[in-house]
Amino acid sequence: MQSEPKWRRRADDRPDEVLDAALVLFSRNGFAATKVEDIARDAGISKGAIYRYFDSKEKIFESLVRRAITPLADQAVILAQTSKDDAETLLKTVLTMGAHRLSDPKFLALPRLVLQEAGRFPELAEMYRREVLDKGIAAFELIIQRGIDAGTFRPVNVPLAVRNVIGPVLAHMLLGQVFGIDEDQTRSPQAFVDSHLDILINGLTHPQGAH
Amino acid sequence: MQSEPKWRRRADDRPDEVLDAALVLFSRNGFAATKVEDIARDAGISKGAIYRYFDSKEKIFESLVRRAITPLADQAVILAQTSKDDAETLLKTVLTMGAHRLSDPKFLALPRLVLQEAGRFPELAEMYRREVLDKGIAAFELIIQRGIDAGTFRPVNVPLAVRNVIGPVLAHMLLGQVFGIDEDQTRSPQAFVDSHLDILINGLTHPQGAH
Amino acid sequence: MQSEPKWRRRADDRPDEVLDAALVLFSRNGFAATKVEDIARDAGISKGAIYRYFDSKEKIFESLVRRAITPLADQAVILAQTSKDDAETLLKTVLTMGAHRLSDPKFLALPRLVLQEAGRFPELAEMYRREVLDKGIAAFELIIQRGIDAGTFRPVNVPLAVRNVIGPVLAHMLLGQVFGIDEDQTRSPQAFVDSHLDILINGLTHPQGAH
Amino acid sequence: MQSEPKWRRRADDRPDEVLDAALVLFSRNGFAATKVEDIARDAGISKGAIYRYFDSKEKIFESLVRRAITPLADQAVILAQTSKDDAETLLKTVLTMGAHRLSDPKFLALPRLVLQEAGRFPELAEMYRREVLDKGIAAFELIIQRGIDAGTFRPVNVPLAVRNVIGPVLAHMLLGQVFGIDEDQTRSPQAFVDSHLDILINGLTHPQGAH
DNA sequence: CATGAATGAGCATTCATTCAT
DNA sequence: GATGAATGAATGCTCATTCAT
Repeated sequence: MQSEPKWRRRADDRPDEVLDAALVLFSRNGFAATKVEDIARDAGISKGAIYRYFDSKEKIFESLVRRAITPLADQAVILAQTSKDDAETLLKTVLTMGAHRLSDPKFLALPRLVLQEAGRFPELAEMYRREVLDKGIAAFELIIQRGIDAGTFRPVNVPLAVRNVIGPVLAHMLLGQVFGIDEDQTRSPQAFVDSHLDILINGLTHPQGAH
Repeated sequence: MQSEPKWRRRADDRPDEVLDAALVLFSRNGFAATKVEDIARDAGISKGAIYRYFDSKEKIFESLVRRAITPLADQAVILAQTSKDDAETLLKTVLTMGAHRLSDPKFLALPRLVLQEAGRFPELAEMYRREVLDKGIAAFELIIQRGIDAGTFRPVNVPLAVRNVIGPVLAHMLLGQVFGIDEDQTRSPQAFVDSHLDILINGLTHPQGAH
Repeated sequence: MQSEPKWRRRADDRPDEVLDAALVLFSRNGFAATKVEDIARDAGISKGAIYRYFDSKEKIFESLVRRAITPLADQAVILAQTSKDDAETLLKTVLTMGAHRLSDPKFLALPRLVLQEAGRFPELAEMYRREVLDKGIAAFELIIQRGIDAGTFRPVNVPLAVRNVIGPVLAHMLLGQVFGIDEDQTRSPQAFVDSHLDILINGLTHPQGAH
Repeated sequence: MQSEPKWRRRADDRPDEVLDAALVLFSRNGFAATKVEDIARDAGISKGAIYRYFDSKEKIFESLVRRAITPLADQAVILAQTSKDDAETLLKTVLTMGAHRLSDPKFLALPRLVLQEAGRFPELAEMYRREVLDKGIAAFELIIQRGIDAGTFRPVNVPLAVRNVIGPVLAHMLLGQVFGIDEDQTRSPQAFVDSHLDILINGLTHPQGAH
């Protein structure tokens, strides 16, 4: 009659499992309303074990943000690689990729969390802005500028135009994932991306010359 | 002979000062991290007095959301009233108004708060969606549809096009007020609204016929 | 059927009651092994109420030491007043007073506690040394020096002689109150003081000239 | 066929390194504030290994006291051996030896520790008193009694006179090692012992016959 | 009615002890 | 045997809520 061992040593993947559990709970309930014990339970370990890997609940949050930032350096690389394409194609590529990613709740969770807790963790919000938003915005500005330089795009105010590029994606995800509006659309974002790009590129109105 | 009071003052229509203080603190620190005592202090009354008007901290939050909903029903009315204008003008009017309002942090605070605490108060988020978002979205859909019917707008997918209308405003406010990006722009939103409308109406590219 | 009130407002004397309870528990069990909840129970209030009066357990300890220090400024005054007497009489007066005081476990408790926790609270030990020990030692040095100057005492090393004055008292109290040796003697210290003074003044041996 | 081990290694005579480390930490920080993990680190073994030698943290403390008691039985023996000397010489020998020992912080540590934790471990304090203090006191009483019998010492109250013998040593060590008063004196105790013996033997005052 | 002292359930964190490796 | 990851009871402290004043 073999009794189950009470626990198993798994030092290496523990921290990531803790962060995964924490991300879900933090973004569902907020930082303050999430109990360390719940994170532990969801991560499959005991309350005390959490503190082998993280000094405090705040450090868990911090690690969460740091973990999310690191791989995003890739974004810039991808952009650089695809830079041979014209601006319109680039925009399509990047937005499609972005929308698909964000349609995965796991990917959207962290930005939402940072947004939620920005007031309580200003340094982390600042770090996120610096490492993620600024870089992302710069990339979009580059694309738009390139389109203008190539004569494809009109000479719009580039920083403000960025809002027209990312804003609709943001709105789509927020409406879908937070408020459950047109939730089915959110899960397969192709139709949205197509619509967004069409309006963004061509505008709502008929071209003047088409009359 | 003491007669029973016929009605009790409803919490909702009592001390707006409490709700004002709560809104500031909740949206800065989150619901859980805000102490009733702090709300009381900021509202200029004692901790105990809070409980004369609100049964619990949660009820304060609830009242906050309810208070915000009522006046917003007006939006739809205003829109209906101004419906003599053509779609493009309407859009301009509404977006200008909306952007100016949202550039006041006090107006943005509640939507942000609802967003923050949506996970913890699903019924309130649901109510907010129903009473505010759905109505707002419906209004925008109406405008866009009217533009299409009038032949001014191309026959876009109306619900998805709404994202292109409100998304940039959302992005502009979020970047400015949460992350401090181009904060000065956020405070005088006219340039942004002009840029947004231009791109939204005309698209990023030169009209085909302009060649 | 009058039900007992759950609690009673007594803001003013609470802090002292907490300190009294804490002193007993700290000196019996040590600082670390004493639970705030136990202090609260012994003080007749709830755990949470402690924190209305003291910011932390450490602050309770600190207040305890401070409270003990303040009234000891009297010592110096008393000494100054009685300074008309000759050294031997002064010594008798002071030692009798001191021994009687220290024979009350309540008075001995704090010095014992400071001694116990000196390692963990070096600043407090330092403060106690500065405010209590240094002053006490200085007073005894003054008395001895006066005796020497008057020709009554032999020209001994004054700082070292202080050990002979206070050491026996210390030993007597420690043996009695901590280890329970000759406990009955400890409670009525007159016999000890007489013996101590006799040996201190006259020495163990017969005077040389008495042969 | 596994034979039962005839005996288990008794915790007491096992790893002195653990006890050495524990003594340092216990007497610096107190029993409760000392972590088993720290003892292990200072002893150069792992946390788990501690429990091979000691059943619990309390047992470590107990072993510490027991270890200190055994060799001290010698004291009495040494005294018996040197008993040919007269009382004054004996006193000088013993006090010099004692003061030199106690001036080593390692020797003073255990008595201080027992003093500190007497409240929490009454049986151990009692044991220490019985095995160490009572024997030491008895030895001093014997010496004093011998001096009286020989006519060298005056017929003082012997048990109380013991306080005059050991108290100054106690005070000297406490002031020096706990409160850092005249710390340099503490490290080379000869001057103190000379002073102490002089005052103890001859008293503070001039002999009557010297007039 | 208003106040704020008092309550006590609740939560983050620690650490003696156990036990898989 | 030795190690140190894992456990979970214990404890300091907080704060929503109550209620004597």
